[in-house]
Amino acid sequence: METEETPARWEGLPSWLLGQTANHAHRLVGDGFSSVGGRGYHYRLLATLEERGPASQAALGRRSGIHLSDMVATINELAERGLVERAPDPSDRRRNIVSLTPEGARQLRRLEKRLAESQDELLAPLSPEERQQLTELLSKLLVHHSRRTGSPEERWR
Amino acid sequence: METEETPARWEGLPSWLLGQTANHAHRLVGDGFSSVGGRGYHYRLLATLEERGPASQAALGRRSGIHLSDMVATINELAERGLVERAPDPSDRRRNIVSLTPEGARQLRRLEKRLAESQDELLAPLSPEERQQLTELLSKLLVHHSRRTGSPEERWR
DNA sequence: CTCATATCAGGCTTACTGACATCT
DNA sequence: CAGATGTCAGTAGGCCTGATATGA
Repeated sequence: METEETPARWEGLPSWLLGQTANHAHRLVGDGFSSVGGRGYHYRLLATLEERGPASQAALGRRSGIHLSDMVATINELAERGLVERAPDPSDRRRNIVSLTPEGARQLRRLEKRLAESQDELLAPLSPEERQQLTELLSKLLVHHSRRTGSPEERWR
Repeated sequence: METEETPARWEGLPSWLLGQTANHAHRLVGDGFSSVGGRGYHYRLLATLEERGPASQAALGRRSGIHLSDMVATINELAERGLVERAPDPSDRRRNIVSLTPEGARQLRRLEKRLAESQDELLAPLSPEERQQLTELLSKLLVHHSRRTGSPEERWR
């Protein structure tokens, strides 16, 4: 990026600070994941499978918050490496039932370890109280905006 | 996104909270900008021009933090609408000197108005003290991580 | 020769839109 | 018939890598 002296007028804006720190967080987490050959969607999908058991792709999408059209590619990637299995549902021929393999569970553990490390790295400069504060403030924002734009359910009925 | 009950294990992670709130912020700001036919890079470029005056694309990139290879497209977009002007530098034939037009200054004012509105909307659920807290915590994180990964200058020499 | 400048072509990730065939 | 499911193609924004041509 080779930024110059750059005391730009947008640098103090909350949205900018949020975006930049989220960027760093994203990079930290992403680097951790990719160091064991994964990415965010992999973690979310594997964790959902472990937590809630095998399910159709549509159900997995709802549970993990991953868009249906992204599920296809994500499952392809995981299935290629034997981390999940895709089997036809005998009771409903539209469906694939996706389930976690033992190797998938092992990969999930690796991903979680990296994830924990990156959280530590991210919060390194903050005291425990500050970490608590940050989490609360962000949650407050998130709750507010999820109720307004984040959950499409309210617009359905 | 049509999220289900989703009490997923990653929802409390700082990196997740940060990413989600940054997402909302990004959407708010982006919607504001696009409602007057702009986007983030446009604002940053126009603001930099107003603040520091005409300059070559390379200098503008350094000042605005926009990658050189993205500058071309950004300036094209702005120049097409007459918001900036691209003129050859007589003293250095490699350079284009980019400058703000009066119409560009007017567009900048529109963008800034939207930007201010989206900050308000973003921070709506927080008290003034909480807003201050959030800003400080994020700045602390940002300073820390910029010194470690954000400024490539230290890796140059 | 080396460096800076401008351009072009492309990648990446997360999120999302639309179309479609298939099946319930 | 409506509706759910899986698939494929494509977009957008911001950030980034690399290759190239030109001139300082």
